[in-house]
Amino acid sequence: MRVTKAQAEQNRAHIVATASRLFRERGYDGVGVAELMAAAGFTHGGFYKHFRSKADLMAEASASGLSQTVARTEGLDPAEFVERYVSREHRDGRGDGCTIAALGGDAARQPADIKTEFAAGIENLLTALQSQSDTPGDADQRAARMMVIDMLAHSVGAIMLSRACPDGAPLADEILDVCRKEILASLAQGNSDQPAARSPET
Amino acid sequence: MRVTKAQAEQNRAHIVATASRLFRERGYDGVGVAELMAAAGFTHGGFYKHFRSKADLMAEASASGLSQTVARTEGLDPAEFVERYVSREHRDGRGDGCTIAALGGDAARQPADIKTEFAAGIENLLTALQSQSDTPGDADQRAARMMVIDMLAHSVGAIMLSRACPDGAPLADEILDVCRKEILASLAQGNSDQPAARSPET
DNA sequence: CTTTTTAGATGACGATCGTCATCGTATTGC
DNA sequence: GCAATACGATGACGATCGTCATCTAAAAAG
Repeated sequence: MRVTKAQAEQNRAHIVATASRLFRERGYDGVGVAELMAAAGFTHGGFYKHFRSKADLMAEASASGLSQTVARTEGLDPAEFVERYVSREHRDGRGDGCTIAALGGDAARQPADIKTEFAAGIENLLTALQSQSDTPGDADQRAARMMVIDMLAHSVGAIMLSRACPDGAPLADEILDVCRKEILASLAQGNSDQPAARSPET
Repeated sequence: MRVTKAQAEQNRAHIVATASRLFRERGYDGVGVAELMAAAGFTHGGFYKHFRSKADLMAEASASGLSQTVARTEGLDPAEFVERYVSREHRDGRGDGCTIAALGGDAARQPADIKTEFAAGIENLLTALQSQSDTPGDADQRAARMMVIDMLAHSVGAIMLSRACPDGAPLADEILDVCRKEILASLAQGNSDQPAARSPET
């Protein structure tokens, strides 16, 4: 039963979106093609009319998820980003959360095309964050990039560490609370123009 | 062909060590029982004489890898730890590196017993790091714990982010270099007794 | 020494995996 | 309106998955 060209394109997008969520929840190896298509409301047959292989979909779903994270970050200053990122809500919502935090560990074991998507996604996220960092100068541009790189790694590490703990474990929440506080503190310190900073102890 | 009781115990330990390495390199789902036993020098048959299931071995291999990381960390002060942890050698040596960085993302999707092993491993690592942090007092004990939690999450995030980039990508090295410098700087700052710290710009 | 036990090898099981062949049907291009 | 096209459904393929049954021979128990 053939469908409209627009409908087919919409179905394809829906498959990618479903895959992006399922992969984040269960990992690339944790969900098969048949189950994935069923979750999107189809049978497994039509899969290869849309994608050349599962690896192809993995790359596309990763790119889609990374773009989503970048889009949601645009307009947020670093402190706002940290407040939302290093939170219990984000930790407990893998499927709807950051693709880097959910699949970064898996991406390291995947072929080059997927890692390339991740590097591009990270770069885009850095740009989005840096653009909301109030730094006009030229040497400040490099300092701002270093700051957002450091902050992103810090935030990603906090989420991954917290997620590796059993549900409800005190350590899981402790990691999140300690890291959020420290990251925000280092942001407040780094915001001043000179390294000799006053830290007004919010 | 039966073997000595001591030999069997040694074989079992060898299987666990092999599994710990292979899981770190390819993930829990990336290596099957048969391939794992072959890598250890056996056939798949004897597996269930040693372990009740693959999930059981996953938990045991995780605990083994985590203990190894803790053992290698004991005696290192936080700065020494960071120098070794946030390095290209560590990033490129998954199979021999930290289990938290290699499997932390996968552990989040595993049953509770594995996550419990990870939480215990993290706690032991925190204790080892905190014991080498020169802080005698009582309030300082809590501050030192917060410091090592933050430092560990920061370091883990740096490695995972760098590993998600393609081999040889400039961004991969940049992340490592920026984060190592920043983590060491925040250690130097946090070492002073009062939050109003002088930062001597090493 | 005899009997019992068990580590490990061999082989097979049902299930699931990614992928492909075939077909029907509804939408395109003419 | 007719012919060509292609989305999606159905079904099956070989391979691999975790697990178990059976067999063996040598170590442990008596």
